[in-house]
Amino acid sequence: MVLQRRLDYGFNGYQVPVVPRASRSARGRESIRKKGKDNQVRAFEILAAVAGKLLQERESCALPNAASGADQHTIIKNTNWEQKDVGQRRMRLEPCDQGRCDKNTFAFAPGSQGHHENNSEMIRFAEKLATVNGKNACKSSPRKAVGDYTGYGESFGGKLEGVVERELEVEPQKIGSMINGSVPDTGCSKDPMKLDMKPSAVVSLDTCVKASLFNNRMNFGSFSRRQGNMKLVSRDDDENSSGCSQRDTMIQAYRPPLHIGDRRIRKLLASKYRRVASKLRDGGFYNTDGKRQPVYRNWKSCHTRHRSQRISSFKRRKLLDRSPVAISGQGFYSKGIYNSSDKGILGDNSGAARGASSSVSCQQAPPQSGDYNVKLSIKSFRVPELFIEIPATATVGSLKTTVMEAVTAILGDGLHVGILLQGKKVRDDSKTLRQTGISQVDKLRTLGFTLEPRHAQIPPPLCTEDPSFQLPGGTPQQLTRYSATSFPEPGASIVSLDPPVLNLGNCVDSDLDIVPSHTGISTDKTMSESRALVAVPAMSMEALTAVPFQQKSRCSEYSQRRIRRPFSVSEVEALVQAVEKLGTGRWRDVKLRAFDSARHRTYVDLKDKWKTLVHTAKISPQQRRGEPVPQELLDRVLAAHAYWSQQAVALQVNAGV
DNA sequence: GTTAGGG
DNA sequence: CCCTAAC
Repeated sequence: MVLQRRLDYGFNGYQVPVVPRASRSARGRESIRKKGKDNQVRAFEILAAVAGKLLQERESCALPNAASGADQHTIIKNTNWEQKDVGQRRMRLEPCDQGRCDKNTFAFAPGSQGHHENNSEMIRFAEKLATVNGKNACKSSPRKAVGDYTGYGESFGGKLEGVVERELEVEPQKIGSMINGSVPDTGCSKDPMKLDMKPSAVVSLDTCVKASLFNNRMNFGSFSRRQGNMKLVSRDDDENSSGCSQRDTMIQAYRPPLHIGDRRIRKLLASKYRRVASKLRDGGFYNTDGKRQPVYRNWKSCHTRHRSQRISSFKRRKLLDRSPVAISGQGFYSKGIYNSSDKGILGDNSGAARGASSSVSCQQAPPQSGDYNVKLSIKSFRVPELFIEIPATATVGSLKTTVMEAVTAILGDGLHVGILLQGKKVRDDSKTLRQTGISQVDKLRTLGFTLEPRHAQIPPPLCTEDPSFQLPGGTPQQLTRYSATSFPEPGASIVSLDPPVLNLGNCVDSDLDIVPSHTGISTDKTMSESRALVAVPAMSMEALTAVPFQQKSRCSEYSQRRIRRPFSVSEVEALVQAVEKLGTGRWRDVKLRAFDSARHRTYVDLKDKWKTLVHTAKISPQQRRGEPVPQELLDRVLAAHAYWSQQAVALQVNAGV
């Protein structure tokens, strides 16, 4: 298996359109990129963000009656960082703001107090969070946060702390590995059962960031970890406007040159925006109701042709804000809920995983107990799928780094937790679980959590695309991509999973690009089995290049250039054939005729390709690059070009006469 | 929404 | 492949 690293175009900037066309060449392209942070630093941020968020939630949901809970023992089993709470000491709980508590989504009574022997560790941890995560991770003073959560050792804060602390202590370089699951499972996963009642947040490995809630009352608990399941998937999801597949939430990450690292990723992410903007402009998005949004009209009417880059960005953001799709891109959707008796996470979770970024299992005390506690376990938070392309000669270490880069790119901006119930986003943090229905068993099954960027909270949209691709020969074939239909209906394996919820998971992958997978990149069993794989004739290796995932929600300044997808010989042939018949200048017809099913090929693409083909045909073979096009085809190109050019001239002459 | 063409 | 102008 030799995977070529895709080298995308060199520039990702915007054109500054203020210069008159005549002097277009003078216009510069301004790269939009943020100063890149070191990957390691970002890894910390990610961890801190997750942990901080949980802490924050935890903090804000502390209840006064928490202290009344049964005495709980907090045991944090961790190879590197272990704390055992023998229950000898009990932290004094800080008075809780009842009002605030009631408002908090997570305001379930933690019940008992837990504590950690090593309080200083906790403080340190909290401080780290505050520092590393900066602004939001831990708004309250570190000490306070620690106090709160230590007070409720039972709730997720405790474990979370432990895990995160440990991870933060790890060498930065290791974080990547940890995230991709390569690090020895020394953490909480080692002894999941003991994690019960210990809050934990773990960014784990394989393509998922998992934070699980394990609890007896409402704890963020053990972190389930799946090993060795990193998905290296290729798929095409260029067009998402059509249909919607209920498949796994995944993000494909373009794999940037290692040395470029973070910066590269940011650039890629940046292009995403452009792409989304483009889509908005070109056709609009569908909202969650499947209705097309008249975005373009607004866009056009509001903005004239003179757009500066700044303005463009602003508009894009604005448009994106309206688009569920765009927003969703930012986040990591979690959804997938299923009533689990908690067995094999992987197996049982298959359903949830398919479109959910988080799977939740729930339990509930007997209804009769009016004051029961809600128990739920978030099995995992899925990070959108990553698509990685890396040379077979690359080292394992570089693979880890690559994955890390992808993950950090996704998680880079901090997260916050969103809650979905029956497909709807629960926005009112002030409501109690009971009021929102979260405490009801049946609804619990439709409860989902999402990890999303702090700034975006719009529900993800659904989207997918037609998996089939019409090859030049006219024979419909399926490119290696995930077929929407290849994924079992969510409902099939997920109990009580409401459609709306499912939609969440789709957002991310809806924007993915098609990528021939005949290289067997995918290691994900489920995925590979479910997807239709078709060998694409003459498909160049380049086509396999990593596909930047369309992260629906990305940091504002970023947008993504479309993936470069070299035309295969068969495509060229189809193009030539169509042009021979239809002539140049009728690209829409050419598209309809020969590439109707190739969603990633727009008529503009075809036009461009023809342009390059003509150029290619005119230059010497030595000067040509990329996959060689048969001379015969090039000859036809020249012939057709000459013919139609002549026709055009003739037409003009006739018209003139 | 298409087409043409520079980048 | 992007972007814009011009239709």
